Amino acid sequence: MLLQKPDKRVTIHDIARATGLAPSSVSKALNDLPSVSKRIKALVKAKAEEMNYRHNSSAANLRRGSSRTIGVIVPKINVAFFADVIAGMEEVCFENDYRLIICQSHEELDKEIQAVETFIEQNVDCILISLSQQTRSAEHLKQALAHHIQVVQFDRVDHHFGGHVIVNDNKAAAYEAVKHLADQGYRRIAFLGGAMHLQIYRDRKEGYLQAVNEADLDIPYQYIVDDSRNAEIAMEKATTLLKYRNPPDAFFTVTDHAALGVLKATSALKIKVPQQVGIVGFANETFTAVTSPTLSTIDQQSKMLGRHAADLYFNHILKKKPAGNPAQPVCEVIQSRLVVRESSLRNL
Amino acid sequence: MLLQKPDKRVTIHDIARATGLAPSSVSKALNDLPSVSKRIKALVKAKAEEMNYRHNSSAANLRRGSSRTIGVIVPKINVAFFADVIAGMEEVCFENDYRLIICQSHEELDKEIQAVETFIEQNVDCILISLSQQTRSAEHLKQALAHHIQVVQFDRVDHHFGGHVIVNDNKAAAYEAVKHLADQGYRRIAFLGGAMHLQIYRDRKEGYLQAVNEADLDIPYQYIVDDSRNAEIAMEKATTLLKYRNPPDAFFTVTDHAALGVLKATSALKIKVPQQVGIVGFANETFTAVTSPTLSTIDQQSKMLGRHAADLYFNHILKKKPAGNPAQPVCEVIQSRLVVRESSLRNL
DNA sequence: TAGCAATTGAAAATCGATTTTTTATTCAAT
DNA sequence: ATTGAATAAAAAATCGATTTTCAATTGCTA
Repeated sequence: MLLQKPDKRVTIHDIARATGLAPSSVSKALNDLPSVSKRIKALVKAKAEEMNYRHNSSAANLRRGSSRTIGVIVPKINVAFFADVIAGMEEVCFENDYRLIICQSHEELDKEIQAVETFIEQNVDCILISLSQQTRSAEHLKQALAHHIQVVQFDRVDHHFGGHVIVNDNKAAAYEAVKHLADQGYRRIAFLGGAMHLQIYRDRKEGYLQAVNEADLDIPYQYIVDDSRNAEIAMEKATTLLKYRNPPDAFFTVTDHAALGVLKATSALKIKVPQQVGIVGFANETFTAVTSPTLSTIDQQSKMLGRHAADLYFNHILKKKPAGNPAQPVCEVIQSRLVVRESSLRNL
Repeated sequence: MLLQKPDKRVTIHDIARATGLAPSSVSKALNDLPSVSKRIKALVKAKAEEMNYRHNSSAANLRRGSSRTIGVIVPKINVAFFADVIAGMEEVCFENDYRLIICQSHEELDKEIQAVETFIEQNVDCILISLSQQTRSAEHLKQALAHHIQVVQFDRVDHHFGGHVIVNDNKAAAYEAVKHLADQGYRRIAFLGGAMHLQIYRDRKEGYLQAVNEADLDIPYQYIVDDSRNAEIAMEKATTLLKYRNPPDAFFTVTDHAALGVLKATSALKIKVPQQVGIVGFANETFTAVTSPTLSTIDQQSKMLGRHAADLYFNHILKKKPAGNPAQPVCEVIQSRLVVRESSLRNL
């Protein structure tokens, strides 16, 4: 008869018993620590394989006080930008033998706080976060810091919070987009913006303003419309503007969804794009390549941004840790680039 | 001077000390177990709040042997179908006070196996998985079972594996799509399929065949093309077919990306959709609503599918567990529905 | 009021890996 | 040959919550 319980998880104690070693030696062997001989290491590893041993993260985390896990919180995963950012983070985590776990805030502050709590309980080593639409301040991230969890904000960030931050060059990108429209001969360029409590939208607006200033364009105040991030609202606002006695001949929108809304508006009004009206969006969503006409937009180099965010943890924060000094806050800027497609190309 | 170390995580021992209780009582109070009085529960909870206590999952998981966590593995998160499925799973997990952690296989078998290993180490209670493109058999999931982790496959499944399974009514949906095309008067309906080692694509093909049979259509063998899931290949294959001396007048494709490829092909050849050629795709991706013309497709009720998958764990598997009998395998089918848009509407 | 059950709380064992401390061994050098 | 350092493995302590076992108190009944 078997002495073992029918099937309990195999532990290092079982391996120790099977090899006649001490559990501590088994642990060290499996972790390739120097204080155990090559012979033993080989022996232990073979036995572990044979017994179908699996490392128990909970036990190790508890003892170590670190989970070798990074948690990422994004508003939504089915947005091209965030999915790509996460892909970049995954790569870097994998290279460093860390796990990445993902939570969605679904643009709600409550869920975002919930996610932070979960990550504290799970004892992640670092939280990478892009704030939800509802979130006005990153105050709740203090809880994470209080529990010794590092925090890196990306894209939608609260600069006032004072921690590490990675963002696109939103102002410069918007400037370039609008300058491109001006270069194509569009003169009456309207702006469809986002919620003004989010820095990224304020920055994009600034870029727009700088460009229209430099090009010395006359912009009626009606052309500048905040809070029209989604397709429906944008369509409505664009329709109103296009029916105006002095209608715009181009739109720069802070999201691709808004650009799509403008496209629908023009289509409904039988206005030709790009001949009569030019459009440039922001984010390089998948669908921008398949509309008719295809939409010009800003590519945020999202995967690279994700890589840099994770890298910030491994190569800046983690390196400084042993020294004890808390790694002074970094603010990194990722360059984005204009993708010119049909919707803004009047001069062929 | 302070006696406490500057800042270590607050534990139930600290609360015990602060309240003069035993750690065990604190634990029971926090978990609302019956063997502790209301008075003590209130006292403990207040103190925990005051001391900014956070539950330590690692410690609890270790002791409990369960992590109250479900792991989901999908090929890609930035696919509308999977993102929606995950949203459904999240809801159900949240309702049951469980966590959901997400891994991507990026359509590679290696990464899929890696994800399973991670979940075993993390000791998740259940794995919900949709197989990668590369995966030919679910054999590697045996490892999870061997470690007492429940497995539910969804969408891309290996029926041969024998466990719990949730799928769409792929055959019926394809049948309906093709019947719809026939009803619209299209007679020469071509089929752009997927990899034949995946059941879902075999099923969709069967539905197509059944429909063309019943409508008594003559289909040259060239009309049936497997392995053209993505836009580029589909565009190429469609172009070839459309230049054929006896070209098809409609396409049913097993993915929306392929449908997009067909649309590009027709557009390049100046063929009018839906007047000259009808198109129906599969999956109801976001972009299908914004192409010109908009694409007809199959909606898979993905969020509901996700809810059901998670529900299968909580209401079927978990319920049976105490009894010891291992919950006989379930195969659940989620009905999908045809979404008729412009690309297949010839009769207005 | 004695006797017994039902509550309520404390004590101690436990989960499995890591890490620090000890002990035992090897080997070189004086 | 003996001290000493260097190496290798064992022993023991530890992480923090849960759970089982045990003890004490309360309350109720006869």
